[in-house]
Amino acid sequence: MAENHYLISEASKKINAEAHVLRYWEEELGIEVPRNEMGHRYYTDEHIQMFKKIIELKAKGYQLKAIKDELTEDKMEPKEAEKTEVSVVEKAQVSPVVSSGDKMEQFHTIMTNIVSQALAANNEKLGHEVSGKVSERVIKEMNFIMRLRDEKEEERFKKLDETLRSYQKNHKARAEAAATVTPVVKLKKKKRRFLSRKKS
DNA sequence: CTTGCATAACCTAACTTCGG
DNA sequence: CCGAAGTTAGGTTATGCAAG
Repeated sequence: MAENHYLISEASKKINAEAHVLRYWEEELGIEVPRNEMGHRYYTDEHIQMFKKIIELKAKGYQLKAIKDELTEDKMEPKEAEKTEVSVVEKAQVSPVVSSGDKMEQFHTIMTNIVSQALAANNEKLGHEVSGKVSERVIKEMNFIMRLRDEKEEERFKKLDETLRSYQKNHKARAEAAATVTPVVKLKKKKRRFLSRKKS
């Protein structure tokens, strides 16, 4: 199965969000988006999944900062997910509204403790939920494996790019004997834009 | 084959809106 | 008033197509 690469327009359609929003999230959430030779962003299926998660969290009322924290934790080693159930629950308690402030942090800690105790007391009741968490972990493991595969894939693309570029260089050498043409073309383009702006 | 033109898609940076 | 979350503006680049 070949890894899919999506341009920003395709990705935005896939997740039903505007392209500028994706760029905004990229900037705000510190998402690393690789670029192609043209400098255009390209997204993988992993990015799509991440964006879907972001949308989901936003729908729950999370602020971008909280979402960022959540994503950062997800990026940790998969083994990290093998902590106790309580820690998994704690993860889910990232405040949807508040992202800073000592008092709120204290409140958050207290609330986390209360919830943890309640969970311990009602462990049996939560059996089905726990299984949900487990499957969540499986997904995280899958994501990690996918990411490793992506990286390999990306490396392959880079090598391919290099090969293409050196090939093009060799062939351009000749073509660029007449290369003085290129700046001329650019000047012509500029002139065209100038004229079209003048018209409007 | 080359040129000219229109259009689509992309980019960054500045700006606006809105809730607390 | 301020920060978060978007939106808009202005410019560049790629691509497709018709005409010379």
